[in-house]
Amino acid sequence: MIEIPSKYDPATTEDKWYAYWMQHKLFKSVPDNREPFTIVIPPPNVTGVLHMGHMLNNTIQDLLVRRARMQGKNALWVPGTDHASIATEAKVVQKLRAEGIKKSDLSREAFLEHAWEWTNKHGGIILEQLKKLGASCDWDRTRFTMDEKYYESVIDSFIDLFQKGKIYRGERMINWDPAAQTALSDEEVIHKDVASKLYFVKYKIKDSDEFVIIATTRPETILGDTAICVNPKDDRYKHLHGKTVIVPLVNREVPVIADDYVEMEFGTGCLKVTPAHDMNDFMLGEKHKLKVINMMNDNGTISEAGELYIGMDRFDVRKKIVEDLSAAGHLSKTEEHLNKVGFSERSDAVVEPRLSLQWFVDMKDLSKPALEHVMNDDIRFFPPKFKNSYRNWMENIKDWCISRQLWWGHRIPAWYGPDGAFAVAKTKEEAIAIFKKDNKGFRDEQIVQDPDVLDTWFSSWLWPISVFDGFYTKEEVDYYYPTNDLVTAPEIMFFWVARMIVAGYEYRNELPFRNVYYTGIVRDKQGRKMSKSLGNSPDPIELMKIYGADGVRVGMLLSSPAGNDLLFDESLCEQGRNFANKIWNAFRLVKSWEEKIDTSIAQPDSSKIAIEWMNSKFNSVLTDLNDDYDKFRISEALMSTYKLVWDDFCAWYLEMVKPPFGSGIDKTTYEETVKIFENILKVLHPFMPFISEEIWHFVREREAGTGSICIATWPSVAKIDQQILNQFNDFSEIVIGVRNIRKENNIPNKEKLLLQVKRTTNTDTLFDAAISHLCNLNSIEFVSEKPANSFSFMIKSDEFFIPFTANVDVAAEKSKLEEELKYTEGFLKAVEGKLSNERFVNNAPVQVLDVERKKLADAVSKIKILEEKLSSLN
RNA sequence: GGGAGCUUAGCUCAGCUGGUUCAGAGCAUCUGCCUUACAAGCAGAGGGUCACAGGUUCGAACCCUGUAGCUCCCACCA
Repeated sequence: MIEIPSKYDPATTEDKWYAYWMQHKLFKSVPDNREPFTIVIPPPNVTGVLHMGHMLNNTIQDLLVRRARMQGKNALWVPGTDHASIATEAKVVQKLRAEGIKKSDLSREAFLEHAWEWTNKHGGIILEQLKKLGASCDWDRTRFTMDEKYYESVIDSFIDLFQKGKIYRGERMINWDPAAQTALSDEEVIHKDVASKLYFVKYKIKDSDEFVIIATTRPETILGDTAICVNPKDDRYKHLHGKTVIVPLVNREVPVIADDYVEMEFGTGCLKVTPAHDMNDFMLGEKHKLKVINMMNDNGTISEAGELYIGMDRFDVRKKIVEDLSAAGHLSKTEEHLNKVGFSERSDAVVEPRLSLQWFVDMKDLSKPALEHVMNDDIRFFPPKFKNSYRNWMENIKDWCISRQLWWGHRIPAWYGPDGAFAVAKTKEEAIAIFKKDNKGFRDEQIVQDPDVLDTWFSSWLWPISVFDGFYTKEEVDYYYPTNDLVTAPEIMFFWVARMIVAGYEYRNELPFRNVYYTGIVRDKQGRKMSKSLGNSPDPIELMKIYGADGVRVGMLLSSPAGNDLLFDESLCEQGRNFANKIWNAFRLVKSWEEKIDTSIAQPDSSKIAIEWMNSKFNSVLTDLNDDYDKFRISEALMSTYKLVWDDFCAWYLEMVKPPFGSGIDKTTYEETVKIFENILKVLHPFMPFISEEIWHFVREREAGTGSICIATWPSVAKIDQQILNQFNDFSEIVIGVRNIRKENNIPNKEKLLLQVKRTTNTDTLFDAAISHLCNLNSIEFVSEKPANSFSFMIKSDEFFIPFTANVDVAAEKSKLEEELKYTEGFLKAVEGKLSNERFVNNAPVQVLDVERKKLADAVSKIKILEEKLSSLN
């Protein structure tokens, strides 16, 4: 026999099998006549590295696609990466800064060269890491959102939507990130509670000695005030309507307007209006035709229009202006105040609401089918509770600001003439042609392309279509689209999921995926989000080195129901590793029998029944397993599999068929055991691809490539013999009963025992052989009367006895029986009470009544037996 | 401010149609074992006012109402 170590070593197997899978192109998919099963990866940032969230997310995708592959579907998992416009650009800017290069010193072309260099250097690292966890992607199809074809599809969709009137250019209030110096969409703004101050500022009323006091959290915006506003119903200020006030420090004269937008209860009930720097003030400004003073530069410093503090940073000005207001006697008081401040998701800079000329997608009509098909479950969400927030968002959807003042990304295909006119077209030539039609004969050098790029999500919303070149070729996209499952985080439901659904209906008139599985957030043991700055995020690659990829996969999936956060603890991986080792040792045992096959040995009855039972058990678990998969109950599917292997197969089955020390094994039992083991390996494979493949090749010779477990057939549910399953339950209780007697009385396992049985039920006698085998019995004797002086226990109404051995504590035995008697009497009383309740008897269904009556009868007979036993002990 | 969800063993969570299998699982803990696959193991054991208070029902962890605590999402009170 070849020497097999007692500890499973993942390091020696994982790379070997991954290379094997790649070599035999087992993850490759081309359209054929099979049913397709498609998953597109949520593309990680091109320069990202694998973190625990990826580990969880991609393990689930791999699990789903591996099972589908085994089910004979044409399974395809498309990998790829996202250019992540703002995030990547920020990294490149940072890297250049470290080298002493400022972005503003570079030409667009030179900067993009650096960006591509960075992308090529770091891009794809994460894809290599995914291979370590066993991801069964079709790597030949790896896509990048800035691939040539993909780029083109993004541009074409922009042009298409523009031509349909769904994209427009307009001056709107947008969220401005002064650090990255770009516009942001509403979704890219994170609102956080910030302890700040509420400043009460005195504004002098013109031609009067009176002052009006206004509360503000942002005193620096005084520089942009063009009105003050009160509620028309507010008696305190009625006399001010139509008056003029003087803005402190800048001494600008501005009107007092009245609008019921103003809350009378907040602050002083008087609001200063800065239309250029606040969403609501902008709204008020439009309504009341106010002047707009844009007092801030792109980088958050004060502009010329601000008149004072020009060039100073907005936060420095806030401090300074408070001092100056105070010195000038304009500050009445200061209060502590908790308010919500918007931060940029990427740069964490405080976002400035700002009036700006940007490109928008009109979402009103586009969102309609996307809402409808989620609400009616054409697209199913797991867990379904997310439908609520989805609906909430969709019903209140706002137009989507898609232009970004960045260089890294898909450049907006709009061209401007010298007079400000623009044309949307793929190329400059086409733009010139469009201008010409409008009787604008611009020359080539007069026309410039829009310098801005598109929001990253404006490209990734096409992902399920564009990875198949769906904008240009029909064949592939028609076959693979719609995809089946999308596995992603709820955090990007609005950024990405919702918009993919929108794009799906807009461009394919069909859903992009049938099921969306939302994973939770991976947190540490204390429930904190894992982050680089906290240093509480383990490196998945390191974990896999310690526990094996299979171990970490199992660890991640053990406790992660859909939509629930995962409180990660390394002990979960340890459990995964231990499980792998358990499987490994089961394999070692079975393997050791290969050389012990003895054709002269007849198959023992205990093995016969073990095989019958194990097959039924397997099929019963398989039924549950399939159901769990269908409902995306991943951790439950894993737990069923775990118990199938550990409890049913290892603890019971293998013990039942294990030949006595030194004996051989009959051929049938060996062969059946291998078959069962193979089935178990198959259901293990999606969870633990490496160890299952390793053992798969050890238990039987396989053809190279086609013999891989990756493409072995997922077992179909066969016969489940419910009677055997029930009988097994009794059987296992008998075995446990005997073990308990041994243990409690210190009877060594080696000592053979006599088991006497007083039986009223019919049990397959094959199980008796198994009892003998497992309990190390001399024999089983059937008795009609209870023998004296014996240990005993009961299973249902059957009684089991083992004659007293030398040193027996009769008193202890007696008190045990008394305790059981007491319990049973109490139980009887409860059941009697139930059955004597007329209303229960009249209302409860027959089945429930029958059960209660049976309980009653069983309890009565059990009490009788216990009483008899007690008296016999005297 | 609006919406959603959660509260079951020390921890993480199941409990799907109110009733058989309803109080469960895994881990952890405790006890005993280096038994001829596995100490990364084996054999056992303990552990609960199902957040709280009412209600509906013959019957509630489950349905209803209220209370408390926690979480998430959305939203422009300066």
